[in-house]
Amino acid sequence: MLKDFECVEESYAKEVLRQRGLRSTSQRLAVIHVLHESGRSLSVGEIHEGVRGILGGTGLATIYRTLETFESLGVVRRLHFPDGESGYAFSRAGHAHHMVCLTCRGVFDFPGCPVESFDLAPLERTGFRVEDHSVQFFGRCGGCGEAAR
Amino acid sequence: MLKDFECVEESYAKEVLRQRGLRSTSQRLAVIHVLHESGRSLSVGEIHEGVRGILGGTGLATIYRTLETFESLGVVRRLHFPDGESGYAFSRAGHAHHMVCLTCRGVFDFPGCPVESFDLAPLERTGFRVEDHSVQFFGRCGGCGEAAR
DNA sequence: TGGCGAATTGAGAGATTTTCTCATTTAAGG
DNA sequence: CCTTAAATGAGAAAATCTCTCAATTCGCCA
Repeated sequence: MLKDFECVEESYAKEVLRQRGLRSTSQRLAVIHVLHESGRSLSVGEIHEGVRGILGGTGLATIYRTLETFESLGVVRRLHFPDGESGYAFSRAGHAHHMVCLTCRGVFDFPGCPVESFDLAPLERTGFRVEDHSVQFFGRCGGCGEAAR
Repeated sequence: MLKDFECVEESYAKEVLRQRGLRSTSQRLAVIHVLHESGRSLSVGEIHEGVRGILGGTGLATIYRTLETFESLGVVRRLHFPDGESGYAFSRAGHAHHMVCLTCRGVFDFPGCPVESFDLAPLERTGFRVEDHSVQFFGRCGGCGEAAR
């Protein structure tokens, strides 16, 4: 059914699911499809709507369950905006940070990691042991920056 | 009434409120007091409880309104944890990043900013204009790191 | 110090978001 | 194909957040 829509992101998600012994259901693939196709981060409601557009009556609970699953697999990432809203975006597993457009909610990976070259020693001297970090840039993407003028 | 509890954080909050023409109500000061006293980030429910402990019947809506106000003033910051939970922490206005203990939810400022020495040029060459950023370190603070052993 | 006007609050209803349950469906290996 | 456990749908339930409006309180000014 989803054949026509199949994209590399879906194959990738399929593969990750398979490796973990989880099933590739049409609902799960549709979530990936919707997220990737939009090219931006989407709210739970938008994802639900998008998936219903492809599959018909998909339950909201399934969307929540799917997002939780994919987030734990590193395939999807939850982003929090300065205005308090939040959204989900497709994201290749592994270490990656994002630029987020405050106008269109577009999400873009960026190269490198500012923390890599940052000296954690003084920080850990306080007794704190760093296990993870998150970095996000907020701003306007090319298109939205233009439009603002 | 709050005289006994008054701390420099409260004076600071008072001052910020005054500058903006907002009132220093006992509820607002109590929120600051509770946040600062805990030394960690608190959920809305915890803050509500804490404030009720000081003032008695404070409405939940007031807590939400107060947090919103203080966040916009930069006096309080909302943090999102990897597990999806979120909490609010006292934070001096201005540019500051945090270390967050995943065990006790303690929040600590850290010196410096990893982004300062990061070259944004390649990133902005994509057309994206960076306006703001957020950096957080997650891990275990001294006390919780010990306890884990 | 007392009073006035506007900002703020309390209480609870209401809206929204998220979770849960369980019968039914479906993916995937044999 | 068949079987079986994983996953879903639907809606109830729980949790979270917002709104409204009368009552209260802060901060200014006489």
